[in-house]
Amino acid sequence: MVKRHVSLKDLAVELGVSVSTVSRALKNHPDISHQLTDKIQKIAIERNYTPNPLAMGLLKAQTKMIGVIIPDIVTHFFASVISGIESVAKEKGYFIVISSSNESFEKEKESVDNLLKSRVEGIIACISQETNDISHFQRLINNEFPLVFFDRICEVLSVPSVTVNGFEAVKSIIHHFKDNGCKRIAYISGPSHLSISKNRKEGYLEGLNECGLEFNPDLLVECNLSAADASLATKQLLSLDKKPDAIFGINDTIAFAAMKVIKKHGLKIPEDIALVGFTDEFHSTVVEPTLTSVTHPTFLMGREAARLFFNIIEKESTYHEKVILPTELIIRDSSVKRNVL
Amino acid sequence: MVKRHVSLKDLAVELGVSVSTVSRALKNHPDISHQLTDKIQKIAIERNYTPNPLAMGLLKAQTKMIGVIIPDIVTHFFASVISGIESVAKEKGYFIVISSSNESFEKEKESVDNLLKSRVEGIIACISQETNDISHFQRLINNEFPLVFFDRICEVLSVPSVTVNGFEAVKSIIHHFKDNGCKRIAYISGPSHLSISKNRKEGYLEGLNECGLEFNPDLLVECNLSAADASLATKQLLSLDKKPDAIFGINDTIAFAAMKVIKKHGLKIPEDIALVGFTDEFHSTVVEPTLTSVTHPTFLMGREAARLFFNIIEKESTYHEKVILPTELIIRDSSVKRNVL
DNA sequence: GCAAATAGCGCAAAGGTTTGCACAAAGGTT
DNA sequence: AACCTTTGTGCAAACCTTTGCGCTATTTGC
Repeated sequence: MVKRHVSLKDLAVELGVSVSTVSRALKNHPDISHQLTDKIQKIAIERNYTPNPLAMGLLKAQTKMIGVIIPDIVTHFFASVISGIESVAKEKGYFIVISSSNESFEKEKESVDNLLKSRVEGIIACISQETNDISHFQRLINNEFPLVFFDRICEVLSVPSVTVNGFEAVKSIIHHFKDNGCKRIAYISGPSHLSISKNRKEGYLEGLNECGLEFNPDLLVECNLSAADASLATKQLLSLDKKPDAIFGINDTIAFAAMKVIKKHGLKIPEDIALVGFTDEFHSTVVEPTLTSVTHPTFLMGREAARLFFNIIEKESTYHEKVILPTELIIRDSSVKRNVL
Repeated sequence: MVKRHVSLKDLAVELGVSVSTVSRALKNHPDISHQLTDKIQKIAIERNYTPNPLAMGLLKAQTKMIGVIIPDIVTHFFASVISGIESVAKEKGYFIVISSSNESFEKEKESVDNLLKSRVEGIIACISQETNDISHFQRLINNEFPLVFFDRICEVLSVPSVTVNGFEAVKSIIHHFKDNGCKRIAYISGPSHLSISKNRKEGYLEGLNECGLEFNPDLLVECNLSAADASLATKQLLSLDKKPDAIFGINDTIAFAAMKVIKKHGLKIPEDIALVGFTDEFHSTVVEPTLTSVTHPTFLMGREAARLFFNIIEKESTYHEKVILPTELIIRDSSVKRNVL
């Protein structure tokens, strides 16, 4: 089987010195003579010694692990955020343990339990769309366990978080629609209890208001963030007597699904219905027409979340920083009605 | 700061018994009286005791961690494989540590080092496209360190692996092209040293052969698996005096990139050029025309890789199982020339 | 009623590392 | 020559858990 890793003891025995001497020599402790230090360091490299993180963890009561809870890993958005988190974790000598909730409340609770059992030093999470009860996170907060939210957050909890300026972004989308002559602007939202849904809805309402458009409840539909459900929502919109002339999907997955349905109905994008998404997935540029969307600094979002995390565990700060990242509306073909311009 | 986790000692002190008694009681050891066992178990639950994995790891010399090296996490394919690996790891009480090589040879070597330092019990890897020198993996094998490859493998190394039947898949693509009247079938390949490139190239050649088509070196171009490079490769193909009437991209990312270029050149898909990809990304159905592609059982691939891994560490088997997963050609609009049918 | 068996619990070591303290030998001071 | 610093090293505890063995009462068998 696998060769055992060499330990300080192995080196100590080989050199006929004590374990503590080896330990000190490897950290250049002044107590150890230069000759002995050199000798020990040389042989340590030769034998390929690396400290055992388990022993260190036990001693220092730290595992150098960060738990990351996400709704779904198989997604450009979350994969990219993870990538961002990992990049700063790596810089700090930490590694991340990923646990997907699969958008399930139960699995999210399990994830928290499992990560706690694994003794991660903290958790960075994006709550599942099912999550309405937040007692499992409240528990962590009560124990002052390091916790950071990103994207979908719990507003009621006083926790560092990083989100995106959805309010402003959606407002600018509405203005963009209006500039293109749209008057009946629909919004396919996510579950209403989700922070991003609320936030973007407010932007939607305010945008309509600023554009002098009246809010029509028929044009605001909810879906559960799945493509299937988004298709249903789109069909519902298209079955209205007065069809919308613009649709904003809360994310690109929703917008892609809507696009398919619209095409299937024989309607033209953007001529009949202008379409805008959110999050700017890689494939926005490959669909036809190319999808207007809001760039979401996903990688940066991950890095910021990790930064907040290390703020907590390093500075032991109790200040709950809320980072709001900017977005940018990338205008492509799906929303530009040429006749208007 | 964070409340310390409660240990056996804490419970022992609280109850005035020894640590060993608590340890045994929690595992229902017959040596401990029923009353005491009950009392201990009750208070353990009350205090929310969970065993410290670090201490266990130290004792048992196992970390319950699997290292996973992938070229890029921000990809449907790899995210999905990871998801598969994680699902069986979770069943076994293991968790995975992900390290991306970013398709870089240097980073891949670093990843191996870091994972080794973290004392993962083994590594599941997909080699980077830059990787030609495999001494860092050879080292692991020499030490009988558990190692499993997936998708892109090292044929020269005797290691369990899980791949996809690229040879057969590509052959069927060529036949499909031929059935649609294509005669000049181009192949945009990946770096030639990669196992998947070689494998699929053989399928390409054999397919041409079976279809009575002659191999034309001009129609076989290589790219580095990036969209940008794929665009270049496509342009090269389109600049030929005798343009191809069909293009097969080694994966969907390549095919998407090719699609954009073809459209930009004012050529019609599939009428002028039929197009087929590989891996069946989620967005295959949303591009226009929808992309014919080969389904790649990514999740299963992850599960199989993990299964092979546990085979090694559990049964200590030295048999190097090579799993080859089946694929299926999903025919969509991008390759079906209506006039022929 | 005495020896032997048994039930029920604690001790200690092991796993790898760090670190305060003790200790030895060497050198320096008066 | 006796004492005090250094200088260099080792001991042992701590982190947490498991487990073989030893110990003490109690119970059993005769």
